[in-house]
Amino acid sequence: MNSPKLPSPPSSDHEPEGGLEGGRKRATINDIARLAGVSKKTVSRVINQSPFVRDETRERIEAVIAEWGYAPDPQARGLAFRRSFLIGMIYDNPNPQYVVNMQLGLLDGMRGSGFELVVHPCNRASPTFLADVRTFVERQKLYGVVLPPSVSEDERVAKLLNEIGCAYIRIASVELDKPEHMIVGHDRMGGAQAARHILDLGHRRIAFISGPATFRSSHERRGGFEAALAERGLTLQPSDIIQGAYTFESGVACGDELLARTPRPTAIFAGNDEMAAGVLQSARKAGLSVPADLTVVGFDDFQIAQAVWPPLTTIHTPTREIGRMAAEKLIDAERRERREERDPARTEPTLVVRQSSGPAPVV
Amino acid sequence: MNSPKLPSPPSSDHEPEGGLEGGRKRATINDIARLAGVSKKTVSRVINQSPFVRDETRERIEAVIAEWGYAPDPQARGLAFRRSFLIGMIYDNPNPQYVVNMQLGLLDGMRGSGFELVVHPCNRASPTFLADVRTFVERQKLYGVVLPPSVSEDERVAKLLNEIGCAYIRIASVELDKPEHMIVGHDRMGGAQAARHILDLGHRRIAFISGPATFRSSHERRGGFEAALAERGLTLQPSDIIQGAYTFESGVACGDELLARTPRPTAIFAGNDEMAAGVLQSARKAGLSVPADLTVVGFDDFQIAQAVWPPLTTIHTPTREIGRMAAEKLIDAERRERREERDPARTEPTLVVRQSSGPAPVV
DNA sequence: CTGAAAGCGCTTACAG
DNA sequence: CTGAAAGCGCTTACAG
Repeated sequence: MNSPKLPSPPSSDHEPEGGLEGGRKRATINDIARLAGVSKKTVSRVINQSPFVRDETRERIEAVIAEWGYAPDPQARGLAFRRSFLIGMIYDNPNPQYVVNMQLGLLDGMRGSGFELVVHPCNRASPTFLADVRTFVERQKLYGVVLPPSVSEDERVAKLLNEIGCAYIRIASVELDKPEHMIVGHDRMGGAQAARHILDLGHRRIAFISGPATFRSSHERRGGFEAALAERGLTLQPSDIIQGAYTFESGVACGDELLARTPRPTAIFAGNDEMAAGVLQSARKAGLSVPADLTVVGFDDFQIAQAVWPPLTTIHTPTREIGRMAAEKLIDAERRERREERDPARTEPTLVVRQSSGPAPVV
Repeated sequence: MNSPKLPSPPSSDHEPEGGLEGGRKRATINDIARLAGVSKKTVSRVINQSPFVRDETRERIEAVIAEWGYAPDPQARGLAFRRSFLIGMIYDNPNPQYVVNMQLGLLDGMRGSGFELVVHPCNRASPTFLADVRTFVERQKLYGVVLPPSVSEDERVAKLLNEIGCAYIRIASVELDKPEHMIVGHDRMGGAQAARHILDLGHRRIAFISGPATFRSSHERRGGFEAALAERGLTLQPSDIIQGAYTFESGVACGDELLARTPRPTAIFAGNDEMAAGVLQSARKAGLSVPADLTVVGFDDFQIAQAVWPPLTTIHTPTREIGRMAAEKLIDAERRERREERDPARTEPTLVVRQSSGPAPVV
């Protein structure tokens, strides 16, 4: 609401025009036009890949562009287009590994495109959350935004973006929107894979630690898990399901509660690796050996899965790959579709078996 | 070298001018000028906090600005200023937690300033590294850049930035440049703290696992450690120092090597938490109990320090705080100096004692 | 203290 | 297929 402080204009001391050595000014569209003997408008057409340029003319202009290493000024282009060449990543996610992997994936998909990535962490619970998003998108005239969970699951954000006409991609565990706005992670499949693995090991006393209700993935992972259990005739009691917060600490607390019960579960599926690591900690405190006394399975396959002892059996999610696909979808729908035809991209999770899971103890 | 593909112009289908509901166009400087009965130049003076505006005029204009929620278009302003309001973070750092904390800190320091953060991970070993940095900075006309380690330690980058006249802040463990370009982390102090803690526990057979030589922090942490040891009459032999790569896996490998020796070290100081976690893993494989048989001390105090067993005694570094200071220094030198006077910001590391360190075993 | 003119480097209409 | 004019929303010189 209150107007933000504005940046001061750049100070002009210490910086003689053009710097010390790299003083040769960069070419502009006017330079290229003059050099190629055409109007700037025709150069503009070449830049924007307009079909209405004679091949010969195009080639001449492209040669001059290449010779001078000309690249159009994104700021000027943006001003004229009324839209910047900036892509925003708006997120509220507690996991650094997820955030970094997602950023890397988006950058993978943007490489060589001339776009840049502007990061915008936020707090979905803040009373100014929506206003903040709106200000960010409108003021920067973002080309588009990518929304990972749980921001992706906020219908108010999607509605806002539609209203102000900003392109967006939602990354979520399930199809929440029109296909052109979605990259789907299919967390449900991952939950099912975890269930089958645990069942294959002979476990019957099984517990599930859910993520927070505010994340759709919590429900999907649980849903897939329960469904696959049901296929083999096993039903989880309400008491077999307890809720964590996707954090290590909540994993410890949930583990403490579960492992104090009689009878004790012989296998615990945690909604993510952080919580699974917490369960490992809890088992150690209880004097339990993993996997001899207890099987623990996580979800995500982030680094922590390999840093704990024993290394976690977990469900791998291709976060970076998903990011790449999101960026490509946002930037260039046509090219993406062609690519998908010949190289169908996978966003499905896969089971990774390590040492935290083993046969059910013989009673 | 080869010109990048250019973004396509925004497609005009599906998006009727002005969106669905938020269709009222945002006010421009012309609107404000007309409404306030002044020229746009005078509005511009108010925006840029020029002192050459009569108080009465200023107040009238500010009232109109507030009433209309006007905010100048950063793209247009940037085009006229020949400089954007974008701040770049250029980094090549393997630790997601560090990257995310640094980003959060930069954002803390930028909040309400009207600047935005553009992230630019890179590969310092790439043959096109310097050219990439140059292209990024020049094409986006960045207002300034922040360089965390190890990019901050690359003198070629600093030289380049000076040449093209781009403001920059280097974050490093030691003063590498003029004070106005530096935020210093004083890793040396942290190394000394680790040494004193280990000595206080009675250890004499001590080993050090260094980070990669390409990180200045590796040398500083080691230097502080050795100096504090020397103060108490202890000198590390060359064989007591081995080199890792700041990764979990390298920590395991170095731990394996160290723990196979006779006599075995009773305390290991690892250059960061990842490697310390690796040593823990290695100790477990060797059947050693921590801290009864072996003391392990890390550096950084990232989340992994608390997720492993036993939780790591480590040296806490205020990464996010350092990021905040870097952004503030870049954006507004004057305000920063005043703030530092009354609230001297600390960037020094501090010892955090947890359960991976204990008295030297009685022989 | 204030303003009219020109310009930043592009693109959008509009002609031809 | 190509171009001259006007404009995107600001700021920089330059006057007064």
